[in-house]
Amino acid sequence: MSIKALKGFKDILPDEVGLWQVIERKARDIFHRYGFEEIKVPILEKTELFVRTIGESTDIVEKEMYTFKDRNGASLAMRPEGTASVIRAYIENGLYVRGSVQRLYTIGPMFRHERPQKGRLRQFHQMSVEVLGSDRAMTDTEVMAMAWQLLQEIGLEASLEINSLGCAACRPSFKAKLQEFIKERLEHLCEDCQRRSVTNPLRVLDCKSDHCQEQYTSAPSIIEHLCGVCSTHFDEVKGALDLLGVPYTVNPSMVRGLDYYTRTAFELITTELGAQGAIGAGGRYDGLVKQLGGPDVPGIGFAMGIERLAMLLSQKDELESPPGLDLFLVTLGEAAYKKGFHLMQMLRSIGVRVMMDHEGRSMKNQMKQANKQKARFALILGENELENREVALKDMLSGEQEFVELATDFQNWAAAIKTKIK
RNA sequence: GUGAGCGUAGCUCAGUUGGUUGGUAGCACCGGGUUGUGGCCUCGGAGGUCGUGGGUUCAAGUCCCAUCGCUCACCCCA
Repeated sequence: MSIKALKGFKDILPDEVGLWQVIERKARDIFHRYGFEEIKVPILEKTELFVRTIGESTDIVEKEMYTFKDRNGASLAMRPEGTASVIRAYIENGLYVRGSVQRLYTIGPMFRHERPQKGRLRQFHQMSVEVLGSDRAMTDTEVMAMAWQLLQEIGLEASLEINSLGCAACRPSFKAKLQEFIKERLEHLCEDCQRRSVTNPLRVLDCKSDHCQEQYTSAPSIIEHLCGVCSTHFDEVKGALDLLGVPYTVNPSMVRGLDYYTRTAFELITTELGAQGAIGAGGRYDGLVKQLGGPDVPGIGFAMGIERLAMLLSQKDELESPPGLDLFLVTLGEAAYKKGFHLMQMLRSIGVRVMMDHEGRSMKNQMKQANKQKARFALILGENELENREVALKDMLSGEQEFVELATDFQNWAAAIKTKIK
């Protein structure tokens, strides 16, 4: 039995890589327009980093992380998300001295040991975007607007849902009030909600059971329990979204699965991916940097799942196919083959995409290869051409063919051909 | 961790109430039709331990059990 990839680990084959490149190129383009800089951080970190940021009792840390001991006995973890590593790097390298506000993004694989399903893999890829050092409402809005614009520009439809989770001042009292509310009707709730009422009470509000939702119609709303500062902040965020014309809905029952979030939380949701509708999500995390031993700076960020974007984009059939070769070099006979091989190298060194056949196949077969590789032109070099000191240049779209004189200087020859085909 | 569905060629799938040696299958691949010209067409070729193991039967791709794998959903999340 041949060895297969691990469950939930996928090869991204040549045919789909083009789509990924489109997404990543567009993302980088937009992030740079908003003044973000790329940072590359390790995939492996000390387990403790994620325990301290994501939260000890979250599902991610408790049952989904790839955690193991290395040869020295240190507990390591494959990163389940990007924010923790970026903040660690920010603190460790003192990036705050580059300026009080840092705008950073990173793109790469993340790992979570979950049961795979549509839009959910064990190794998946995210673009993770962070602003460190600003607690201004406009920053929140700008970050959301950027995420929104990215989806717009790659042609995807999604809805933006926002909420405020409050801060250290107002969340605990709301949490207590909600827990009291749940306690009163605990026996009417589903098993999941009964469990959540202890582990993560805010979570019950987005239970999918209609029966539970009926119970929650009269539940206290986080938005009505925000402290003055948080409430003002949330109003400013909404006002700025209105100003920019970014459509959104306020969803008071939306919460986040990671413990570090405060105030603004948001999700970009599609209905076209089955159960895994969140293609991007994020929020503010004002205490996190300090908690990790850094300066007391606020932060906000989001992550987008590249597989989910790619899946949505591949459902639309308006994909432009990636460009093929500029030229396919067809040769006949040993002398032409050798000369062609040399010419091919010259062409490549001046930037022409060119291939030839090394398997000694027939001319017909070589032409087929040219076609399959989507070559714009075929350059035919056979015994006749060698004798007449010329090459045949065939336009693969029109089928027209012309002869180009074969110069003795290969470099000039290659340059002449390049001007003919570009 | 829980539940459901599905495993026949590289991919997509036929395969009848169990009945000879598994399909004129489509796409892809290789070769010919063109002694030096692609796409379209046409002819041919190659490609399978029917996921694996057991069982029932005169006979199993087909029925039963187990196991592995995949998929979707719950949970959770990007």
